Amino acid sequence: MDTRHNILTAAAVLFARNGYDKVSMRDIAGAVGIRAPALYNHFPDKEHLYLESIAHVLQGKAEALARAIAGAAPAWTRLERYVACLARIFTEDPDALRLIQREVLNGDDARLRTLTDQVFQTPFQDMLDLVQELSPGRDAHLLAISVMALVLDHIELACLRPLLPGYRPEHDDPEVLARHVCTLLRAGLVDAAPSAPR
Amino acid sequence: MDTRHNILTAAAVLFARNGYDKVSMRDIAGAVGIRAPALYNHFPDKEHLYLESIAHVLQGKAEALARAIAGAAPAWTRLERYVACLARIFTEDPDALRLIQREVLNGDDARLRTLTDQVFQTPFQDMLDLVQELSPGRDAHLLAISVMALVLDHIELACLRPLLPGYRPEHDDPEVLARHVCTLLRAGLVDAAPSAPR
DNA sequence: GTCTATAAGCGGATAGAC
DNA sequence: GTCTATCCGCTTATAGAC
Repeated sequence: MDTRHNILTAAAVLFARNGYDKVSMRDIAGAVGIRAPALYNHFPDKEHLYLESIAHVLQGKAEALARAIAGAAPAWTRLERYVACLARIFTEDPDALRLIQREVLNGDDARLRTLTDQVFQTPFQDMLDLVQELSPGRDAHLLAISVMALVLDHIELACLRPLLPGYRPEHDDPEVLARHVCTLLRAGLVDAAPSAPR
Repeated sequence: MDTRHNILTAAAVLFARNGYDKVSMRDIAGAVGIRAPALYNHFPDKEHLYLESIAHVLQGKAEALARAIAGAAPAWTRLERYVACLARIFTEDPDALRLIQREVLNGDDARLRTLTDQVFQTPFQDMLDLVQELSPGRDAHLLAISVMALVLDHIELACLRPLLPGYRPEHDDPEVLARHVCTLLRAGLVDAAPSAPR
């Protein structure tokens, strides 16, 4: 019965899958069962509706990550929990990841800064602290980006991977992904050393 | 003097930075110094122009990667060359990467398959063979995706990284990125082992 | 091959009745 | 709050002169 809430969730799905320009106010209204002008009773214009729908979807994702990394467990355990949580969140809600991708591609400086401050800042800082603890001598920024990239890029390529050689359906399982990423982070490409590196 | 070539390169830049819908035929024509209807002397419609501009930009990128990985050098050396080449190509031409990102986000199944067959297939297969040689017991598909992700996601986030803690300008240097990725692939997060994992 | 003029349609947004 | 009716600008694409 909360029309405003219905609009935001319906709009987020449409924007995530089709992009801002390919979704008309008529499309959004149709998905909620009303007419386009009624949308203007809830939002001043299309851009405000779009920005609020992003915030609506990303709400709570950052908190879930913060919980995963918190606590007094050893750093490696917290990293494993973080990676598993990240993989699970965006595998279960790929539209959220698509919205972020579109925003990174299209957002101007101001919007990227807002998104960073409201969503990315805290989880990234947590990851930064974690890798600094695990690997004090290395560049923490590069490492934190790499951890995010390993998890998120894999999910972002969900449409493409089935077309590439070696694909198997279990690659889409977030737990399989998380284990793979943690193994790679633990020991690199060659874990044991059957063919000695160098 | 080759109008068709000028159109394709100008259109690719516009499409990469603004997206398909935000670029009008007038915009493209304006960038080349002609009027919109003149475009239809060279391309049947906007979509054909778009698809040809992508192909025009991605032309040659796959070959460069193939050259980097070829030869009789040790597998690790070839991997290092591949990573360095990948980082260099897309740091120097970020518009090409943006076009790929947009295509992955928006492309339907048919277009993704075409793009895969014409551009991604060979470089990915090369990488697949390489990691299979380096790490026979592991899942080659997951590993190949991870290598790509480590390089490409870092470059894709060029707009966002300066807003995140720990950023330094040298992170945008493709050689710095390549060294970082290779170090990570060689030994994982913790190279020596000051705090024993587990 | 490029131009001007124009067709035909869709987009966001508003006015005003209910 | 939602509706119908409508405005107006911009878009792709075509027609036909040069």
